[in-house]
Amino acid sequence: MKILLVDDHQILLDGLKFLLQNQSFVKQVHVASTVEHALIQIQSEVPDLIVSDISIPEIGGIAFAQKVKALFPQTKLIFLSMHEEPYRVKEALSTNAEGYVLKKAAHEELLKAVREVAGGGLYFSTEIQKILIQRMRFPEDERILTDREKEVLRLIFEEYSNKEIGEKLHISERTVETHRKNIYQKTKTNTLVGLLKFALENNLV
Amino acid sequence: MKILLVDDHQILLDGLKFLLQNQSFVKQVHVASTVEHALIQIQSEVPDLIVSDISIPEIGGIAFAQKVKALFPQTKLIFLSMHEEPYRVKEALSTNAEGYVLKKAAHEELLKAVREVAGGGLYFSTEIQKILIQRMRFPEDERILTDREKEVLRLIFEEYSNKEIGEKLHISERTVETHRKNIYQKTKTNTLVGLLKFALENNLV
DNA sequence: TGCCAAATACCCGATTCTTGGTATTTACCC
DNA sequence: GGGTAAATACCAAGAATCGGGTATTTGGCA
Repeated sequence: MKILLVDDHQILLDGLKFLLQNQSFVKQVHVASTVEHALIQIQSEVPDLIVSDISIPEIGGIAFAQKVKALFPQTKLIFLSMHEEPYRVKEALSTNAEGYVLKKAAHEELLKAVREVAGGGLYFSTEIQKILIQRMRFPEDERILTDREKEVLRLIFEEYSNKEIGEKLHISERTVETHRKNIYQKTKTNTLVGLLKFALENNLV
Repeated sequence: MKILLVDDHQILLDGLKFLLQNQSFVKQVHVASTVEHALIQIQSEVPDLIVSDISIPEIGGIAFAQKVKALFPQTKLIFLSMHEEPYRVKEALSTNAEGYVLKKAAHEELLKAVREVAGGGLYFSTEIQKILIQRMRFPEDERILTDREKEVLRLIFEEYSNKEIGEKLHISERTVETHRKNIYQKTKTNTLVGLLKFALENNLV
């Protein structure tokens, strides 16, 4: 089996490569610390399995995964991430990844995931499974902001006033106020700080 | 040489242990994924060198380092971190650490750092050295917030209004406004959002 | 003791945000 | 073609913040 590891932390990469190479069922392990490098690697030799970080600089692990899955649907994908916020998991799973392992897990868990996924199965850490179950039970959390509202939120985050946002989007300040109002309601926040925290936690900015 | 690795990402820990154990000059490698565990390890057998992450949950790598350095001044310390923000570097160096290596570096760099520090030297990644030089040239960036101002800042981020903050701190709303004004000036921000970003980047909240 | 930074406090006009409405126009789905 | 969500827009009053000030008290250090 040919595996490609993608993570911007070279040190982690080196250590993992070492670990995986010592496994009998692993034939080759390649590594890449940038998305560009990873894509070149993939072009020259398609891996059976990719183990990728989510928070890669620039393009990000999600976009990378989408690209790979689009080009090589047969390639398996496991996310290896330090993040366990629901919104990240949601994003990750939208790429049809076969697995999601937390970095805080022991390396044995990653090996287990690799074996499982290589065998055609799926593997998700306990914490991730809990999130999945939670979402199954409370799907109503899903109604998030509209695109326009997200746009307004982003501009708020870029430190523009309502008036400036209106000018930028070619809408009146009144409309901006309405969007802002709706955003507060949807996010159940009522202060700017609360809103900012929500936005950060939910990766909306 | 006895080395203790501290990081909340078990997978990184496993990989690094593997790497270090293959070095001839390394006798023992212990690992700990929590500060509590690390402290227990240290008590039972004092390591010659500790390689620690900075962003460890709960207590944090800085506080851990301070504790260790206070108890065992002869133990060397290298920070292994994904962070290269000046304020983090500043905090880290306040613990008298002997080294600071970025996680994005190759593992060879860590090995180099370990050898250098074990031999009584210091080792800092190029990026870190750049920050040191920058600070040498522009030391005036140092005047940060006073304790009181930090207190006010924290309450702002707990979503209290100026009036509420005044009540909490038993000072008038006017005084809160003054603090707030001074905070804006010192941080060179003039919107709440900018302030929030500053606070997050500088770990003030 | 004398100096200085920090913390305290107040003034106040201008600006911005908040929050309760209502209403029209688009765009898309069934 | 009718229904619905999204985006647009406006009103208006009250709350809060912003950004100029000035001034006193406190605590620590030289």
